[in-house]
Amino acid sequence: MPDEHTENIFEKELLKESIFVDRNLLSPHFTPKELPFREKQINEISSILAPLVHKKKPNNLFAYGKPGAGKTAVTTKVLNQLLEFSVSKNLGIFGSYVNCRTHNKKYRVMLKMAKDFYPEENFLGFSAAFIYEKVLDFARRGKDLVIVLDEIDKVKDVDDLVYSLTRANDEIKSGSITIIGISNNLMFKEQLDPRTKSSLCEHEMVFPPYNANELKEILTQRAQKAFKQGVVEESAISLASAIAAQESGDARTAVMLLLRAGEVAERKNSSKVTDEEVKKAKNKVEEEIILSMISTLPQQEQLVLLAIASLSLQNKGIKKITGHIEEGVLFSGEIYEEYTRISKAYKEETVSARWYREYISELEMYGLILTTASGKGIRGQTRLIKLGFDAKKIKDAIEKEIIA
DNA sequence: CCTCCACAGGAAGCGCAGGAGT
DNA sequence: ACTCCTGCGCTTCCTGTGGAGG
Repeated sequence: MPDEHTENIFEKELLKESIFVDRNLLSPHFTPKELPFREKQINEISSILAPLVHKKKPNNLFAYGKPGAGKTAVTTKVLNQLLEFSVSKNLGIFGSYVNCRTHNKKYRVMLKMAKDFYPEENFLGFSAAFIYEKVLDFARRGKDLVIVLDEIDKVKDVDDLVYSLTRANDEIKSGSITIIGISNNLMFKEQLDPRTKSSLCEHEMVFPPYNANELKEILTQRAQKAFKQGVVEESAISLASAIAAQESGDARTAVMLLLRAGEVAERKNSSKVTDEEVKKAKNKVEEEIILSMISTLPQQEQLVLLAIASLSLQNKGIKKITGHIEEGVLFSGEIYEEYTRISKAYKEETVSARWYREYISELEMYGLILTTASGKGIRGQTRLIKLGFDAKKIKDAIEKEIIA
């Protein structure tokens, strides 16, 4: 027997050859230098911001498009180039990138801006008005500020925020503040106050989703750098881009698919990423999405979903409808009963049947369940409800979520 | 045919948290 | 600090609907 106890069990891990060169290139947070098929958008944003070079105030910009269409990547790239240029020519242009998912109130946005413009100072606990003045002061010294508000639809008091920022331009003489708003939500613009809308949307831009060919090109470029040579089969890339294009044209999930496929291959010590790994990865990614959807659901809706899942697992879904047998179909009423039973078991409150129906509609909108109106074979009028995904996975996920 | 069933989904209103106004 | 107001989540009540069953 070799002297096993002198060899650390992690030694093997080091020796194991990875199929990755740099997996960080596939991380969702990584922004590539090259942004293929977005030249038009890059040019458009830079020409909007161009007046700054001549000390003129540019139009505000509102950019929208589905997730993973390159909105953030393009804007930050242009902004960074602008800031670099400003430093080299001493133009006094400053930028602040604010992700409104985390900075979801006017105060927080202002705080983030203040921190960016005064990196040395700490503003924690100062009043909103003070911070606002501080930011304005910065601009008063003849500085031109560009504020990128990513996921701007997440800000609770957008109207107020945009109004304050645009009005600042009237108060200050030499400097300026330009807003770039980014949103996934196509309807967002319509819920704005008309004045906010007109000032924010001085210029509008749409980011179209990528098609399968474009995604293929993007994935090929990334795979070349992230994986070792010859690891990823071309057909695997084609498949991944086809899947992503069909679902949303989202570059981020396409890249995620590739990363997961690589991880699948690595785990089973395969040196190749083929169609098979991509298919497995697709399942994994789907699971992750389900899981994250479930975790954001209100607790009562989780309980309703749990009721549906556990009834499905008990094979209560097998129904005889006008002779033939239907599988996995549940009646609205029996689910409500099961839901109240489960809720009591967990010592939770239960909502009324009416509100439960609202939950059902919501779960359907999320695609977690499928419903059809009852027809012949069933007395009365009810909804036939089916689970959209694997019952056991959903049940496990929710039970974990509720205990936590 | 009428009645009952088993729901769907609209309307009104209630209690509460949190923001605006003073 | 205080009221006032408003939006939200929800309940209660109600009317509507389409097939089953007598």
